[in-house]
Amino acid sequence: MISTRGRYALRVLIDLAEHRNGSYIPMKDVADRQDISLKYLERIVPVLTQSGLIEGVHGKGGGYRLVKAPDECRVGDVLRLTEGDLAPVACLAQGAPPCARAADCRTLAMWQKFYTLINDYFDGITIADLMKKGDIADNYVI
Amino acid sequence: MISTRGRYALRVLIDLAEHRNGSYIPMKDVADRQDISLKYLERIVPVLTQSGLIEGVHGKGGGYRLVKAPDECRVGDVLRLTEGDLAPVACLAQGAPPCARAADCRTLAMWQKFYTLINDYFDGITIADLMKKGDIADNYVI
DNA sequence: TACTTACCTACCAGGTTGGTAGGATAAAAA
DNA sequence: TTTTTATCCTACCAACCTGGTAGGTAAGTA
Repeated sequence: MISTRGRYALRVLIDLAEHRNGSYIPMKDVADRQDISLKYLERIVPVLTQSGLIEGVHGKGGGYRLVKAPDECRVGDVLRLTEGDLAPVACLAQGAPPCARAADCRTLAMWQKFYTLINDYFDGITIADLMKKGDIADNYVI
Repeated sequence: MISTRGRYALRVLIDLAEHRNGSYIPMKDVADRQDISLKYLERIVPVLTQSGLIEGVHGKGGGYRLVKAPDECRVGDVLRLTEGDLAPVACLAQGAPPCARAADCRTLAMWQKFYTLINDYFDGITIADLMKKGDIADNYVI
């Protein structure tokens, strides 16, 4: 299940994309608009900065700004950054110890296909897709 | 992420399917073959019994037996029973309070599509598909 | 200097996960 | 009838995860 970390990160990026005008947007503004605790966002956002998705500047007039265009920012990247890994089972997560039963496992191929399905689905959606209003259900097709 | 509850339940069902001969199979045998704690399995299995997927009889000669044929037993049903819900986000889970932001939510449609994708994928696979040996990767296609 | 904003770390309550322990109950065999 | 076998049931537990809060520091602008 996707936790608030990933969901809030997406909302921040969508908010930054919808309000971008070249200058920097304070996270306080985003927190107010999205009705999310600023303090909590401050703990989620750094990973987006460190990965180069957004950039932040200190002081008055500072805030955050998207680095890439919204249509170059994939949902899959955001979720992998904030949720750590989208692996559906522990044995597929990166860094997991090799499973002794893998050679005989009846379910491994099912999980692997599902893993691919998850990544392909979210990599096929960008922040630009999520920005669009109206019937957004038709904006992206799997 | 799918927890051990769902994964062990699938392994139990596959084991019962692969060893079925009309009589009842003690869970101890399954636990030994699958190398899973019997006590832990005893806490996972009742939900499969109560839902009518398998039946158990007490006493000597007792054990568990599949009720339906393996090709009528869908992985999706097993996972929904053991994992509770396959909803990727809290707001889609059954029993979740209605979200005040739903009308304006930019991501709702994305989660709904993903939810459908998950259910369709696992409902398209049966225990019979998982039993097959060899290159099982080709047994089911999404 | 004063102010603003990003950035960093520690802490915490509540829930989930992955079990273990100890039995009660039912049915068949001795 | 006693014993054995097996399901079934409940309570407990340590470790971890989630969703925050609190309190500061660093950096940049007026």
